[in-house]
Amino acid sequence: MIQPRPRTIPEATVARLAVYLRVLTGLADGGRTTVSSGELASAAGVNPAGLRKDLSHLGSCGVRGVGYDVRALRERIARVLGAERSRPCVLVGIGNLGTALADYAGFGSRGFHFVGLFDASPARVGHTIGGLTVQPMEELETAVTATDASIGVIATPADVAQQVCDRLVEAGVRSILNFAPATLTAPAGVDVRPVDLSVELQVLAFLGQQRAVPAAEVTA
Amino acid sequence: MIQPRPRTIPEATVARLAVYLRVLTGLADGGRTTVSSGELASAAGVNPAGLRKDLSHLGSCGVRGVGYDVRALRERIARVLGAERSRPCVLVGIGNLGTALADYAGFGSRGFHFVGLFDASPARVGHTIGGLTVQPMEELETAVTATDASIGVIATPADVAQQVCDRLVEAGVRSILNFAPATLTAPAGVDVRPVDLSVELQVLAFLGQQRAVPAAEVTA
DNA sequence: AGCCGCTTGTGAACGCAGGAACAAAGTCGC
DNA sequence: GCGACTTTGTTCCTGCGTTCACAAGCGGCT
Repeated sequence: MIQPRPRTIPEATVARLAVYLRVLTGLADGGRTTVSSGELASAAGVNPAGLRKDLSHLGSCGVRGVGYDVRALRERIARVLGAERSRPCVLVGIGNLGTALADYAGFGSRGFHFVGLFDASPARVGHTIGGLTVQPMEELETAVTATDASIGVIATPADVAQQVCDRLVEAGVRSILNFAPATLTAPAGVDVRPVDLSVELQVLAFLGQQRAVPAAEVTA
Repeated sequence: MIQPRPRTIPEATVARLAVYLRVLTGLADGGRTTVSSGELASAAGVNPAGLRKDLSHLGSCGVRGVGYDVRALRERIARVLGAERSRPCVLVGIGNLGTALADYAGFGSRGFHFVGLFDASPARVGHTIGGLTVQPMEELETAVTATDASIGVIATPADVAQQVCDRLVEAGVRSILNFAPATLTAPAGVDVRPVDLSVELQVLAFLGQQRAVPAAEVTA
């Protein structure tokens, strides 16, 4: 039994698949039944050829001369991304950003739901956000085990992010999304994905300044 | 007069430079005066050779046999990134996420400050967040012009993100950071950088599931 | 003063992502 | 029923990013 597909999808493609999924959901809600690669690519902001290549990674199911069936394609992408079944996540650090994340509707509609909110500050513990009650840090390990949460989100200050990371890993979490402005180290087998909002802004500012100053003084 | 440096820095390098800047600031606060590439790379979570190549893009200033001077390197990176002088930004959409962004201390310490907060909901207008008062959308254009804000941050619902984007561009904003789960289109000369929190989670979840299921059923 | 060890900076090779062009296939019109 | 058009899926190619490996340079020790 051979495996016709290489079974390995580039990370850049995965990120775009998530975008396609979002666009397709919007199209389905709008009543569309079929879409061409050109139209979908335009809506997702990518090159049509690249979109077709991305879709070919999941053994594509388009109809030549017609396009893609919106519902079928959406379901297939959701299955590949594992978004058909909602995944339990825990969120540590219920400050401003953590509160926003706990209340963010985008997660629930895209295959994720929080099963535990944790904060070290007694002032935060007991508050209810998005239907969940903030728990003290002491209950982190038992809650992770009880809910079988496989994904952890860190939104704590930078100076405690590594400790929180270690505790999550110890509790069995294998995937961590880190919003703290710190570089986390984790053992092999654990994915840590950093999302630094300041870095995004700095890259944006640099591109803008580079465009504004084609060949002028940077050395001055 | 030739220009010894290509004057063009890859985007991936710029993103890492921002991380190095953060690490260097931490080292400087800790009293360190010099750092080797290996140590800095370890703290930033990258390959030492790659770090040296990144630094070589800005005409590097390390001392062989010793390493890099922490303060000097920090200042040089800050200058290249344009982070020595704080840039004025406007923020549109003061929901949960917008509130968190307006209050996020990380921006202020990294060369950005908000000069205007805007929301379409009268219930939000008038509130004070991080020292600024939320203004109605009508005042967006005049405020952008008055403050000469060059960067706009969109944290609105997806269905109005494009309108907000158009108004920002019309008002003269050339760089936009988009947190709304929507693909924005802008004319040439305007940079739009999407930050989709759900996409980050979905990529993370996919990597985790791919690791958990080496070669099992995905087609089922 | 000379040697040794350490660290930087750069050059080359590898792998990957992105884009364009072409062949296959299916549908619509006549 | 047949031809032509539309759209997908694939293949090739170009460019970029990353990594490895080595030469050059500087400080410290004897």
